[in-house]
Amino acid sequence: MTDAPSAVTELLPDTGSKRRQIRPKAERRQQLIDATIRCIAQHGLSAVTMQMVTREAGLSVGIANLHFQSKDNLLRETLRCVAEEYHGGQIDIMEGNDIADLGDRLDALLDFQLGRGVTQRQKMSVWFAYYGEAGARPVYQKIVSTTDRLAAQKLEALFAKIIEQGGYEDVDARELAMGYSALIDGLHLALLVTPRELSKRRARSVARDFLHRAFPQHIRR
Amino acid sequence: MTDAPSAVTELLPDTGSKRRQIRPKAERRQQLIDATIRCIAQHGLSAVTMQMVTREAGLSVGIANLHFQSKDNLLRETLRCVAEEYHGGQIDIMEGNDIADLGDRLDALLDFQLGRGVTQRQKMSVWFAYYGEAGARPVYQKIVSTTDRLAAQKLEALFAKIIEQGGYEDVDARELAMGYSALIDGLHLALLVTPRELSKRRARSVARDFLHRAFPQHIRR
DNA sequence: ACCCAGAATGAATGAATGTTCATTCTTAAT
DNA sequence: ATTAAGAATGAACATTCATTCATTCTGGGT
Repeated sequence: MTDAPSAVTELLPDTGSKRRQIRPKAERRQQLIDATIRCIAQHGLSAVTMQMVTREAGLSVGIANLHFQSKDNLLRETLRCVAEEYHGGQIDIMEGNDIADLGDRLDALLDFQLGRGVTQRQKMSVWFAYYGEAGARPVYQKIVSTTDRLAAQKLEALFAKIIEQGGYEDVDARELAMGYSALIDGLHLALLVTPRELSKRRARSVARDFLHRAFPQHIRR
Repeated sequence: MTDAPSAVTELLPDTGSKRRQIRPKAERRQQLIDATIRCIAQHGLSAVTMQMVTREAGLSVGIANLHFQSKDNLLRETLRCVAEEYHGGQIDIMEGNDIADLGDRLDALLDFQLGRGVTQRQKMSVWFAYYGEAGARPVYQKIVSTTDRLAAQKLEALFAKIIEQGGYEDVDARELAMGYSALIDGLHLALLVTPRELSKRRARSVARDFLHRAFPQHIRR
């Protein structure tokens, strides 16, 4: 088909391009992780096979074990990737000082947590697929809880500052942070399982309501 | 019924009792479902095998297909069982009129949702194992959302009554009910994945706080 | 133009799993 | 005591899957 050994051969995954491509290790790893995410979202974690993933990535079966040693390892790294993306995004917003006003920063956080990037079915599917197995797999628990703890601390700190600034009484930063985190997780779950009952718009409204009750001066209805 | 010469043979699952027992169909089904729940909690949904389940139940491999036709069907029925237990328990509390005071009834609901029965690791593991697959399996979505919707309606109705009784302003029953449900789900998730960070006691406290903010006259701190 | 380190391939392998069914055993009715 | 209905068993089967590795191919260095 393509006569020259030129660059553009992989725009579409499997359009009969039989030419073998050699790419740096990091790129192949990411390519496989992305394919894994799509497969989990589409077929469920328990139905994912190596053949499925490598076909989705447009590569041969052997390559997954070349870069990840085992299926277990590929799944672990995929979880780590998604977890870091989610928690990293939150932390960037919370500790980044580019937003001075605390209320605005909280708003930005909410937009991220319930915005386009995170609430894609793909991402949420992966997220909860792993939660589902976490009870039986300490490795998953560890990956999630490690990143989770840091984000929780940042959130608590942000809440504490807001409480101080607003002079709010009878509000415990830690407990409120736990509640808010749980609320966001629960909303993600509802968006995934019963999307008919809960639109993204309404999910945002529910979360804002929670924050408004706690910090009426910072978050307006 | 219990007059047989060999009475006690199944107190312990597999203590060398080789005597074959014939039991009614319903009992065997429940026995297999219970074993499935334990297996999912211990090994994760994706690692559950028929051999594992039947061994856990102290029965032979063939029997699962005799009563459930297929593994798929057994897993479906197991989900249905757990879902009905959870939602049924909630609905009993919400529509039962044995608790007159609305605040007390809400309290009872919270106790059930975060109490011993529901927050067993076993039950929560099963719950989220299925959520994890729900994105890819419409059957699971349907089972959960069917029972879920009814409970959501009852909760909304209860909230509406409380709002009316307390004369609370600026509170939307439906939105609040969604928020509360999501909060409870999120707390279950946290109890499952990061039990070190969140005790059951504190989880209850977080949920009470949410209700207290919304209905200060009905739920005291 | 040539070479070769190592990236990529995919047929082959062996282990694991869901399902079947011929056979064995239990029980209730006769 | 006898029998028949059907509950229970588990070895056998066919399939699927993760992993391996001998082989092929690529692209940068010379």
